[in-house]
Amino acid sequence: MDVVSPELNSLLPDEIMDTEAIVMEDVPASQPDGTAVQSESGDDVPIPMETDTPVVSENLSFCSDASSTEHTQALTTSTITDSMLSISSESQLPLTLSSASLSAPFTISAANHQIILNKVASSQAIEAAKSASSSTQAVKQEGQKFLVRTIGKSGQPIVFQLPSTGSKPGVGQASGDAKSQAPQFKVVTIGGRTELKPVIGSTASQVPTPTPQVKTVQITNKTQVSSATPIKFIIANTVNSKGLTAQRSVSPVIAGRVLTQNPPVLPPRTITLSEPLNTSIQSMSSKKIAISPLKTPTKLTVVSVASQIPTSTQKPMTLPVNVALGQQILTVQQPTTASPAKVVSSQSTAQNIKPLQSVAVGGVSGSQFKTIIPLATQPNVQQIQVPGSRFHYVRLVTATTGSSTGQTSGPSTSSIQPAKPMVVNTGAVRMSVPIVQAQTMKQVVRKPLTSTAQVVTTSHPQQRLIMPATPLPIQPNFTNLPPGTVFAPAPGGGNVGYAVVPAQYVTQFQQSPYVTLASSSGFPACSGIQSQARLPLNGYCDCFANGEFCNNCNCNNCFNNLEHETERLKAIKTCLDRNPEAFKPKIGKGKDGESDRRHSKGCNCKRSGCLKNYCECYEAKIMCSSICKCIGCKNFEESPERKTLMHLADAAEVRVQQQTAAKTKLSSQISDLLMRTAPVISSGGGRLPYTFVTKEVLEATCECLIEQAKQAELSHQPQAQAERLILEEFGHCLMRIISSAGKAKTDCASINC
DNA sequence: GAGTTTGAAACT
DNA sequence: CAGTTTCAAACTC
Repeated sequence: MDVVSPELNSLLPDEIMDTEAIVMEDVPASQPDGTAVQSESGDDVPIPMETDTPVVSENLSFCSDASSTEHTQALTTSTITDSMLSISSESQLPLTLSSASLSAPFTISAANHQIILNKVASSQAIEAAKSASSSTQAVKQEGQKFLVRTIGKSGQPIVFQLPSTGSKPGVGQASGDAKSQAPQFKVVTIGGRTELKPVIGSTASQVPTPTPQVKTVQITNKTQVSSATPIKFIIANTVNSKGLTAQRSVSPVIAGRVLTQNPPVLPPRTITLSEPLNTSIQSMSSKKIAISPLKTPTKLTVVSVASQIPTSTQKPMTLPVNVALGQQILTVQQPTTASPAKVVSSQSTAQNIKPLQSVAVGGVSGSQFKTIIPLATQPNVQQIQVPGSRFHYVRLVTATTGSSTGQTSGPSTSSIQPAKPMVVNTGAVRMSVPIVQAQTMKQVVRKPLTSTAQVVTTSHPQQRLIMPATPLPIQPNFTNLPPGTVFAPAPGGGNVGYAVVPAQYVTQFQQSPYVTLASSSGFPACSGIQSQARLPLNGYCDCFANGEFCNNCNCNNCFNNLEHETERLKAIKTCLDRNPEAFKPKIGKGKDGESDRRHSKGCNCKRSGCLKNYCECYEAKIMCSSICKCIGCKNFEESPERKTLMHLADAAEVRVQQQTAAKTKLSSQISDLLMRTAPVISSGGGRLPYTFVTKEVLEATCECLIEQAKQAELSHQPQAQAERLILEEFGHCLMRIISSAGKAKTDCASINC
């Protein structure tokens, strides 16, 4: 285990350091007993080792397989696979993170594929827990708060055991006191949708309590960073509860996203976890255990563990869940009953969190196409803006009742009407789009709310959802009018539905007789649907891969168009089943707020040295990164080859610009001079071309030749080549003179005639 | 413009 | 997960 100096801290990637994170890399599977970690910690970490905490009230352990139950009482289910973050009452003390500010040291231990973080709860926390002994404090655990994120492999559940709230002060809660309240667990699955099994707490497993609180939080994870890094955990923040009183304002809230809860007993609940911002909290923010995200999967690095400031001025931190989650579309299951899991509402910091709602963006692949958008009170025609997306997204709001309802003035009685697509003037593009095919339209009703937008319903039992190929996380901005859109509530739809329509559909809707596409611009006309004989809907088609319809491209027998929506959606689903990241842009920002772009997967070049456009990184004009698997990469900052290439490219570009400018200038001069000689032509007539070579023309020609000579010299051309270029330029000059003379003579002749 | 090279994605 | 195949774009001549 390496201890990184605070100076080095600043050099580490922001992904790790900016959250004052505790980053734990995976525990190698080859550690059946965890001795490797123990020995490392014991040998290298100059951290005060905690060896006298036989009774641990709050433990946090990482387990890498189900066998961890042998060593960790907290995990009693054998179905929990892969790595787990759990709490153990068993004291395993190879590593302790302790500091002056923490009266309750943390212990990191590893046994049987586990790294266990043990923490003794402070008496304050216990008191807080006692004072807040409500049975509904599922999440409100003043004792300890773990905010976890990961950049690691998917499918790795993390199990949290929160402190027993009913423990006796001053006594280790792990004593198995049957009278203590049930421990509370959160099972966090990061990445993937692994089945979460009930987790039985160690301290409660002996005597079942009436209100066992077991929570599961499933986090769809970002893609794994590297195949060589099976598991990477980053504990973004671990907050000690010392100094806490029974304040209810410190419930943990993970801002923003996530999450599907699958408690084995209770109905699904939404857990909103947020950053504890109570300034009285003594946190471990200055302690950082970082595991390198680079290609050292087994190396555990402890970063800046020592210097902790025992003050209460802890800087609030924001858990960058969105960073860890990347562009994953998450599912939120709204609570169906009053649940203790919703304690977060009392969180003071949670006030800033907008209410969320689960939105089905498409019906193709279930929850993958759900996203979270803020609750909107806007009318039923709304724009969804996706930053960076080329799509124009719109929002469909279904009717509030099962039948088509009319406006506030009453439902429309028309049984058959042509669709009345809403026309939105977007400035450059003015268009209207029906949601359904013309043949299916039966009614045009108005939204039963106050919206002025017309909506279209169909005879379909279900709303026809047109979804983009790109399952981007939609972060709508409802403040602006949509750049082009129309929407229809689905009859019978009880909930708000959304249809997301790529802008490309607009062009294809031109074929519908009901489409009124008052386009003035921007969108190219559809070249027509091509005949089909097969389904070129695969990753080879860039249009399809980009989530676009084919338009004006050279594909044959194309099915990537609106006429083959069924096939297309099927293909999209297939692709997404195969690779959920299939339609995500390859080049994205490395991190929130960062301007640097990075390839989402990294390139895999072998022979190009990543210095040709074969390389996706080079093509995107970005450096290769640690996630690239390229061989012989030369596309890095200090690469001399790359620098040379850049210099050459720059020089070539400058040269082209110079040449273009010079030629333009000289050509203009020559033309201008020739025009000055026109009176001579008209007066004398019949002059030979050479007579047009006046002094001015001669000077301009010489400048042109000199410029050519300079260019040849700059490009280090051999003398013979330089001479050739000069002569060629001279020839060009002569041709211009002759051409101008001929034109002048012709004009003169025409005038004379 | 034809042929070759290359690497991503699909496939096994 | 690794090896193979397919494909289209990049590249070369």
